[in-house]
Amino acid sequence: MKPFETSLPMMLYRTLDAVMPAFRAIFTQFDLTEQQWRVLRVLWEQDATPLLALAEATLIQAPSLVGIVDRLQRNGLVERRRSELDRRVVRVCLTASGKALEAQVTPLVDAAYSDLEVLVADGEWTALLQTLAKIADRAKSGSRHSDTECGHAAHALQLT
Amino acid sequence: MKPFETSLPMMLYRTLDAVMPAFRAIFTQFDLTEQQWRVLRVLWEQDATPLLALAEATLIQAPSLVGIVDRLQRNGLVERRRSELDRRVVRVCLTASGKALEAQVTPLVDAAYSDLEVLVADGEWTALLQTLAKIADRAKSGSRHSDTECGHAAHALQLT
DNA sequence: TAGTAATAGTTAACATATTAACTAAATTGA
DNA sequence: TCAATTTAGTTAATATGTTAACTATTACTA
Repeated sequence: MKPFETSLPMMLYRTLDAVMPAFRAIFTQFDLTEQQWRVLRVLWEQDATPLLALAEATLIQAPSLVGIVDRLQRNGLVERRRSELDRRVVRVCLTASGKALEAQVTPLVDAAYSDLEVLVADGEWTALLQTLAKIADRAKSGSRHSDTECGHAAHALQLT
Repeated sequence: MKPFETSLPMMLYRTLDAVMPAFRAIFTQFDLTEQQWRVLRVLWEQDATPLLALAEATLIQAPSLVGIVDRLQRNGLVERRRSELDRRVVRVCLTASGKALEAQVTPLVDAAYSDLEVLVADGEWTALLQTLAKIADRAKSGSRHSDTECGHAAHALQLT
């Protein structure tokens, strides 16, 4: 039986538990949840993203995303636009207030993130992100059906 | 504006997304959820744990834990016992079937975890866990009220 | 070109997360 | 010793996670 408290999943959860409250405190000021912010964060970079693409970019599964977009829409931050070319596609688009929010939230979030980066040395920080990327990539391809295109570096990850 | 897809929180979520499905597939075989397993995992090591202590050990907040224990109880895996010494305390105790489950689930989970450990070299694995512990510790003490006992190494973490 | 399979989005059912408020039992201190 | 606090657990309200099923389109193929 392995340790558990120091197992990888528990350490990932523990780190998130320690790190996220600072960000959530910011989101709350703007009446946003963490997931709502993640959606906006992607739209600010790429507006009018189709819902499934948004799900992939935010790491939020489609069924959850539907409700999140519903509430963002209800609060007047985004709107849905059915694509003309492919009528199955729903593009999620920022409203004026959705766009305006970026300038308000981003500075605070960036500052909180800077506070985070200071906690460990640059090299250790980089190593951490690379190891996480490596594990995520390899674990996912390991659990993938064998009929999928194999050969790991699918995303051209530069892992040293 | 920081990268986002490679921000620490997103990388943590991405890693969990990649790693957990293999474990959930095991839990499903025994009609357990991930959180229910976490509770059992702790009880197998320390039976009759008070609910709040269980919350801390599983990283599941008390209000969520109440429902999880409810369902474990409903399925006959645990039972609640009110403490005689302090009648506020509710101890969560394994039933016979709750105890019996350990021998069934543990080997499969351990095997899945071994598959995980193989993904990166030993040294990188250790460094990862240490960095996560360091960030979790420092981020938490950073967000703590200043009236709390300061001075970091509260848990005697051997970092490096 | 009809028939079938694949895709985008949604709904449904259940379990969990998050915050605030609330109850009962212990602890504290004037 | 009793009122004020604190602590353990729970409830309530809302938002999200997870899996399966379902609708509307589009693409594919015999």
